[in-house]
Amino acid sequence: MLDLKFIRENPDAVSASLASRRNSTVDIDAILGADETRRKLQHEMDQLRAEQNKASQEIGRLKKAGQDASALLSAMHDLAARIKDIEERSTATEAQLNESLLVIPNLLHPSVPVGADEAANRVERVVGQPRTFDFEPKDHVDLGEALGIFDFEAGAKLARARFNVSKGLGARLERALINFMLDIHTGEHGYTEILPPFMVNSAAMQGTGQLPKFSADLFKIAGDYDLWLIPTAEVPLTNLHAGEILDEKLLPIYYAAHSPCFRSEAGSYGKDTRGMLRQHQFNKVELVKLCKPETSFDELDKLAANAEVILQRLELPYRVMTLCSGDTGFSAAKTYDIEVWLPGQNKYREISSCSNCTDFQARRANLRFRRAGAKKPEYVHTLNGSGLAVGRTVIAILENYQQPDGSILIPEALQPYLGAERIGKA
RNA sequence: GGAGAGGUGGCUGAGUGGUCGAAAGCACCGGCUUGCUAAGCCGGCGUACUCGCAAGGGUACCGUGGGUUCAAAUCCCACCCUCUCCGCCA
Repeated sequence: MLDLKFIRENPDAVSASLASRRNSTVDIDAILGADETRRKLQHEMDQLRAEQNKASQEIGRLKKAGQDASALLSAMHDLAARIKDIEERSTATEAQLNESLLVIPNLLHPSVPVGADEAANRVERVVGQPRTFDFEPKDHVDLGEALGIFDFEAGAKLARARFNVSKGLGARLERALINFMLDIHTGEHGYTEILPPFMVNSAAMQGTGQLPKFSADLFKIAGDYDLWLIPTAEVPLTNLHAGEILDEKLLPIYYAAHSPCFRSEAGSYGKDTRGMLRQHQFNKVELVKLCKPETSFDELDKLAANAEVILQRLELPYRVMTLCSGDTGFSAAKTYDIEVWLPGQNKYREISSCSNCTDFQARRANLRFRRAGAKKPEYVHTLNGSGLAVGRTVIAILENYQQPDGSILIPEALQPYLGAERIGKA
């Protein structure tokens, strides 16, 4: 959520930033109009209430003294009706204003390239060399099915399309990667491991920005519950301190969690239908930071670097992109996508997305801190990034480490976790 | 699932219709005092919106949302949450 005061004072800058995003149709003037109406009503109501409070005290005094208060009482009866009327209008205007504010995306950072779609994303760095094959490399589906470690048909039978069953070393590979990633982030990068709920309520979803605008992307729990399956552990992690005023000394806070992620993938019918690149359920290790505003962009660089370490240890080639204005997500001011090389597709594909959401989520989640000696609390800045998407890491390992006989060599750093040097016949 | 208790400021906890944004204690901050540490005394100490150059003022908030009333932390209704006991269960 944007700061209404900031919109009021910088309407042009806000409009310009929003216009450079994809599909942004925000009527700033309507919002400012509603804001003015609300403030006028609010002010009027405050004054009438002041009058009412004064009179009510007088009534109390008269009654206590055994005197007649009926004249004042009937006057107050009318005043109460007027207040109620204004209150209803004020509440309605405020609700409408809030509704509008909740669907406005974050302001973009000046370093974000302006552009309509991913073609305008900026390459920050390319790390590692894609391997050259002296045979035709297969994709992870052919490799995995031949090895007997994936069963997409079973996934479809048990649930529906976009679900997979991993078996044997395939299942163990996911578990190994989760432990590998968490060990590095907690042991070397200073993150505190969290095991969060995999379902959250609407307030949490609103805090990080999934609701109210993107409910179609989520799975809602049926029945008399206000619960949704998390699309990422970012939601529980970022909301962990919602509503609190944190002591400055606690910042920055680094959290890491593994969770399954559930996404309806509405609107991506026909896209990435093959294999497990785009599933309704996938594992991810997520990194979240809460920090002071002045450090958040440094923290973003460090966050991306933390995610990159995983790819480096696994010796997988990748590149880092800064998403352009049209490609940057709703809550983010700036996003780096880390893309791993996939020989099966002959392309770089996203394996991590690291964003600085500045105070956007903090305002929604009412997530603040107080500086030593300061009177007013301030909103923290929140960041999140995948460290990494586990399913896609499995794909990358299979495709990059495949051998002519269809077996998969396991990156050295991961071997102790998997308890094997190779998947498939040696 | 059955029975009961309860949700008040950072914490403990008083307050059952009017002068309560809320006693008291603890914690915290400032000052004074005391030859150290400790203790004592005085003062301060929630959040948001709003008016004002400021000093300062106004309004709202006692789990959430409604209702009754001139007036609600206090009465009524619904919901959420926590705790205890019984049952069931990984």
